[in-house]
Amino acid sequence: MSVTSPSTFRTTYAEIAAKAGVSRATVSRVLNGDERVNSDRAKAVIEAASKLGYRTNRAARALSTGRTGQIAVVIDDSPNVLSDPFWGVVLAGISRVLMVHDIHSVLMVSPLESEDSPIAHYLEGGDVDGAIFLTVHKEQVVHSLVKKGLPVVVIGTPIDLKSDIVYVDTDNRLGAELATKHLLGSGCKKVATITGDISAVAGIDRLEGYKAAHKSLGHEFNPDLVAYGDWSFENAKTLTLRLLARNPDIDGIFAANDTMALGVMAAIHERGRMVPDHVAVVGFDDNLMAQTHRPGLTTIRQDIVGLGAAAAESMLSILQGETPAPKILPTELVLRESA
Amino acid sequence: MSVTSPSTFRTTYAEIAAKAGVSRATVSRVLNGDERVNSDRAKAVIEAASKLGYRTNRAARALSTGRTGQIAVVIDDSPNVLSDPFWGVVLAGISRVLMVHDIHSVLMVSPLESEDSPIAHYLEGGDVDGAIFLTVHKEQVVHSLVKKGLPVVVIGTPIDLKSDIVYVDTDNRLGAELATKHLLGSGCKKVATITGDISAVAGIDRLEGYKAAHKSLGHEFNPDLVAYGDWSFENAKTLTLRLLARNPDIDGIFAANDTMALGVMAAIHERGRMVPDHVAVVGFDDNLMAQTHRPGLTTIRQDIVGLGAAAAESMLSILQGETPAPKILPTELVLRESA
DNA sequence: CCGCATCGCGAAATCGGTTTCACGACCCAT
DNA sequence: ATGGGTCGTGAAACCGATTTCGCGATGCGG
Repeated sequence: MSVTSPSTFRTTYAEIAAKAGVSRATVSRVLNGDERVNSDRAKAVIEAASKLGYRTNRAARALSTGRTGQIAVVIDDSPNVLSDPFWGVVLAGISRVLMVHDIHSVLMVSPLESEDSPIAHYLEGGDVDGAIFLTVHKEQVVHSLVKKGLPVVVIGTPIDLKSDIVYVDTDNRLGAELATKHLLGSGCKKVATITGDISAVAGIDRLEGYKAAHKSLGHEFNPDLVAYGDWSFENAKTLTLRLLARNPDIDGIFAANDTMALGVMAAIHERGRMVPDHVAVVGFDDNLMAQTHRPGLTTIRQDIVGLGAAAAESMLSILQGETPAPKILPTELVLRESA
Repeated sequence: MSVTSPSTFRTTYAEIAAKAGVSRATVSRVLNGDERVNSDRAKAVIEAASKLGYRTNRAARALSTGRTGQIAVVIDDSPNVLSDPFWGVVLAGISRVLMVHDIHSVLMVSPLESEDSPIAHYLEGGDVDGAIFLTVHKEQVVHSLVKKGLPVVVIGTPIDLKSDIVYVDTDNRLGAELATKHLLGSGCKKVATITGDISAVAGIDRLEGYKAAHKSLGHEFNPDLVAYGDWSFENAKTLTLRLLARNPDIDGIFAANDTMALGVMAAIHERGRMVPDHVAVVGFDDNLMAQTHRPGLTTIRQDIVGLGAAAAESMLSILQGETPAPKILPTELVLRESA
């Protein structure tokens, strides 16, 4: 058994059992809330356990029960995913909820390209009770894990909705509609949009919301006012310059996330125009930059901690044998100066 | 043993042993690289293992060896720590390095107030082989954990340097000196600073660097040009307004982080002055906002991923019985438009 | 008062690797 | 040839919690 960890002398059931004058089996029963134990003995066990400062050995329990009490949180680190503050907050939301249920989050930052990537193997290995995916790149891989019986929750709507993947997401469509309606409703005549990556459902849905707002307010949808972005600042800036060159009378722009909204504003200024006087801008996310930028960015706030918490709760529900329905979280318009 | 995880049928040493015609002990030896095994048998074992798709059961190993192969990464979630992209990136750095050594990162987002907070108990419980702290909460608590023999690495310099806590940090002092020298060196006559929270060593050191630059370039240090901030945007903005009111001839400001630098710039603009023409500004961190802001923020870049990686490596070193020296990572000046 | 179901509880098996221990084979020097 | 080593190997103990199994005791209906 090698060098026993220098300090940690864990007390075991055996010691508690001895001190309380019962068997280890009874200790286990008491500590796991089995009601059918004489209450005097139970009290003795509890007292002995607390006196000895007992901490349960998770490895031993895991070996015995087949459950580890651990959930993997998988983040694709492709370029710099974690540098987006969004994910950190989601992570906090997940961790907090799981912690309450005495479940630990094991962080795995690594691309999950193929079905036999090391991560995939690890997840199948049984050392976690389930996995929460923060960015779904290869939906196929996730699928195969689900088929193998691993409890899985995905944050973000899967492309293949017929799949039985459990997911949670923000109401991207309605949020985008809210944003666009705000622009149209506050007097803008010609509202353009910079979309996100429309190979992702979030990108598609935010574009759909933009269209829905036009339809619902009786504005005609003009494909010429749609520029297809990729969530990034630079790209959004370039696209906006192009958009403004072709349609100088644009007076409102909905950017599918805050980072792009900053790019949009940078472009507008570069053209010597003012926000919001000449062109109003609305973003999506409400991240830190939306608050610190001048002018303050009017944007759609999503409940990011809530997203993580919801994912964690869905996971708990799966672990109890249920099949939770997808959860879609509401959004909220945050008014600042840009629109 | 309750409901066996629906899918996962793990293969065990017993099966490998049977297939390879050896004992479980030998399987263990081979799979753990014990040289003293007949090479034919070894080959048979390896082949059998790979054919059966063997994955080691970490719980079983942990129970037997007393080592879990897991490191806790503890983040104080006081207000919104994780919403700072900084920590996400550090996390990625840690996780990547540990992963290579087949060690998992267990994320614990929770304040660690007292020595008997749940987290502290958990850390002592022996379910992780060590802990990396991302924000030093109560140094006292960390200390007591070290004393109890838990391998600990802290990111950020401890206040009590005499302590034997292993830590890694950015060279805050030199970075700040670099920033200030750049301002003084490019013609600024009166350079102020907004400090960070000077109850933290990072805050102190960045102020020290500011002073050192003045001294080294023969400028007199003027306490009137120091405003004590708290890393936040709003506060920095307020302080800057006050500073400019009292010293209208300030022509350069070093803000101890980027978020505050944005606050500084917001204040300067509010006073109707231009960056960098009237007042030049340098920040510290080089986060995403520094890049997306207009004008682009000249700032000090720290190697954030490197910080996480260094912490992980120190941890690995401790686990091997060594006592790694503190590591201080270098910084770099990133020139943009603000100075 | 008897038979049978129920209840509380402990002995022991179990989960899957790891490690000690001892045994037989083999080698070498005396 | 003989005593002392070394080497490879398997049997078995072990890590600590859980759970099955069965035993003795109690309770209840007839």
